[in-house]
Amino acid sequence: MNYSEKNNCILITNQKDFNIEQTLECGQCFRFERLAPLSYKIIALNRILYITQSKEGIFLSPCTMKEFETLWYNYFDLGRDYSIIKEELSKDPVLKTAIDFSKGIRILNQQPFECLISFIISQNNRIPMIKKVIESISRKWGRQTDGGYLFPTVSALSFATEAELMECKTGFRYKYIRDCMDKISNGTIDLEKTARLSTAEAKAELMKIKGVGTKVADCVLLFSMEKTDAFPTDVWVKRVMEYFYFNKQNTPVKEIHTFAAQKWGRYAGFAQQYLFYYARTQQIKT
DNA sequence: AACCAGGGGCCGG
DNA sequence: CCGGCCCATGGT
Repeated sequence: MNYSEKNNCILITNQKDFNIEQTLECGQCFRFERLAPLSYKIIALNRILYITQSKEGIFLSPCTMKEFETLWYNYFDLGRDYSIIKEELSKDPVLKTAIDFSKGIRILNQQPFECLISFIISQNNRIPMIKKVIESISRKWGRQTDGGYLFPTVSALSFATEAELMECKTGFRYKYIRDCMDKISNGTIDLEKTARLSTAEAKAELMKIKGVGTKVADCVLLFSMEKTDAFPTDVWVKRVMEYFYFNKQNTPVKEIHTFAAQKWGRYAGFAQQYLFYYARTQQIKT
């Protein structure tokens, strides 16, 4: 991989294992807008970023050399060699097939706070709806910048009332967001400390928040705390796992977790992401 | 352990 | 056009 800067724009060349569409559309993040094929506007890390992928490479703008090196490089997980992970996982024929459909997925390193609120909203909800609610919350409490509203800071969102959250179409989740903000504000939960704990300890910490169960906690661990052994098991992953590994039989999530941990270990999170994308694009049903 | 929590898109009739 | 079902679920 190489990169260079020109006119506040970074061009990345020779980047392997990266497809911007697969990376953004695989359900791990919500604040992006497709402008054209392989061209997106992303709101993350308190910034707006336009990203376009072509034969020449990947263009990021506006983006200085410093912003690329200190922020986006890590955000897009560019320091990780996915070919090693894919090679290891491909020993399993099911995953080999799944990976063939999504060779360019990368797991983003998002901000824990935004990720946590986003996945609380995600429960029993659809992706287009989740995106609308997060946008609405950002408009109400986030800072406006050229090109859009940033995700709110902890202090800004801590002022949100239940009625205001309801206006943002959070539905029955308003009380969960309120509980989350209370626990962060009063120090019951410290997300930076939580991120440094082991996967199991961090998960228990996150699950102290009302509305954060196994699935939501696993998403936060995987997508914002670099816990690559986390294995978020939603209805799609449950379905695809039962279909391929449990003889199409209904199986408790706990059993699926044990199986995934044993089979894929620290790569379980990556396996989950390939399987999720595969299940959704191929409409795997039991 | 079944049921409920808004809200909205989708689907069959 | 409308009811039923489902949704990157968790609490009770």
